[in-house]
Amino acid sequence: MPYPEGHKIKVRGKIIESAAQAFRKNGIRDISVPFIMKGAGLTHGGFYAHFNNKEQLVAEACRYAISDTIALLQEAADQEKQGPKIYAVIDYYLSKYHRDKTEMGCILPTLTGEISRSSEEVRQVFTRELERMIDFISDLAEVDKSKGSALLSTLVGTLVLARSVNDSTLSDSLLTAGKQQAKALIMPNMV
Amino acid sequence: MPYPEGHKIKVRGKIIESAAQAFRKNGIRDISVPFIMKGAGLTHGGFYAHFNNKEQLVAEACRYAISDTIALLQEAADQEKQGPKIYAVIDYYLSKYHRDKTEMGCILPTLTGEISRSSEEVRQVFTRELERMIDFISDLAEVDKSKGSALLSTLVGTLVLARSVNDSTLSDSLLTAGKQQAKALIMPNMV
DNA sequence: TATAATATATTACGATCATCATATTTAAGG
DNA sequence: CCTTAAATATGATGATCGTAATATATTATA
Repeated sequence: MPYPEGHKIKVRGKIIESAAQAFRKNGIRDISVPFIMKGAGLTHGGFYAHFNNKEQLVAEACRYAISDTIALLQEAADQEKQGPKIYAVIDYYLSKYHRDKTEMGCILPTLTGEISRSSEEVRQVFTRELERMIDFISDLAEVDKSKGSALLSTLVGTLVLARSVNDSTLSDSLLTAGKQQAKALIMPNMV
Repeated sequence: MPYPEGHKIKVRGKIIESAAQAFRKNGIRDISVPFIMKGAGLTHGGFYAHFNNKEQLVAEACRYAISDTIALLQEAADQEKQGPKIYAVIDYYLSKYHRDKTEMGCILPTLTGEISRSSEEVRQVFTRELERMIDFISDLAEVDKSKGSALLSTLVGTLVLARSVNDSTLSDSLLTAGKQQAKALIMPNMV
């Protein structure tokens, strides 16, 4: 057996990482297989030794990116020592940093449009990951899933709009309004 | 002068309509110029007699679709005779009908991902139209623009998530949670 | 009815894509 | 060191795209 133990699985992971980053920055359809492979330090030919087709990579990249985002939000929550942890998550999610660093951010505002038109496989993976996201948010905010999903909707919608607008003042004010609204949703009496 | 008066402008309108419908259903990148032209009853060659390029059509289609959506929401508001008009708008926006009929619906949940990566021209048009949408919502709900934009964010985010999920039960519950949250945002004491 | 300008159709070009077939490189085991 | 299977690279295929050049069809006017 040539190549060190676990070599291929590691390369596969690099392809997924490359894809997750590229998709979030420029969308699924606008990113080619050759481009993704170049991002992983490879040429395009070997792609089909790792995946059956592009759709399968999309599914894997979705799973990877959402897990990554949940971990990041968890980190933001852990760093909050005094106020409610969910506030720290809201502030991170609707920060200018997150708005501007799309290639490292949550896929929900970036890729949902394309995912809703993707294969069943992709939508299946996405649905399961979204449920995890809702659970995470609901638990952290200590609210039921209904409120938790409404909160997530507000976060996603705000970022979607803040990113597509051409006017930075308007974009900033969308973020501010979204943060205020998201916090009020959790603890109406504290805001 | 051949062809009846106003013929070209009418055809141009048909191309824009065809594009607005196709883009909302399948995204900008996945819809080709030939497909749009066929939808308008024409062949692809004549396209560049009407538009400089595809991007320009995207801008026009955005403008058209948002105006159309505002008119539709206005209609929903007008038909409400007893309750708050904004509630009728919320119920329409987060209805299963609107979720499922993407090709006739609001572009915000469908196209914002691609618009945020489009040309300055497109984003400029989009920004202006979004401001009109925020004004419309804020006026109807009788709240300031900050609350109005937060409401719109919630509506958009909810529809985005409800559309991309594979599980109809989850999708329905996202709509329900979004509606409840949107109404609470406007009149906290009434829900 | 003939003309001429305008609108549309046909055809073509170069680029890029997903995918696949084949060649080449790699390094573990003998 | 040599072999060999596994992993990657090279190159090709057929399809589709945006765009443009050119040909054809249309109809208001003369």
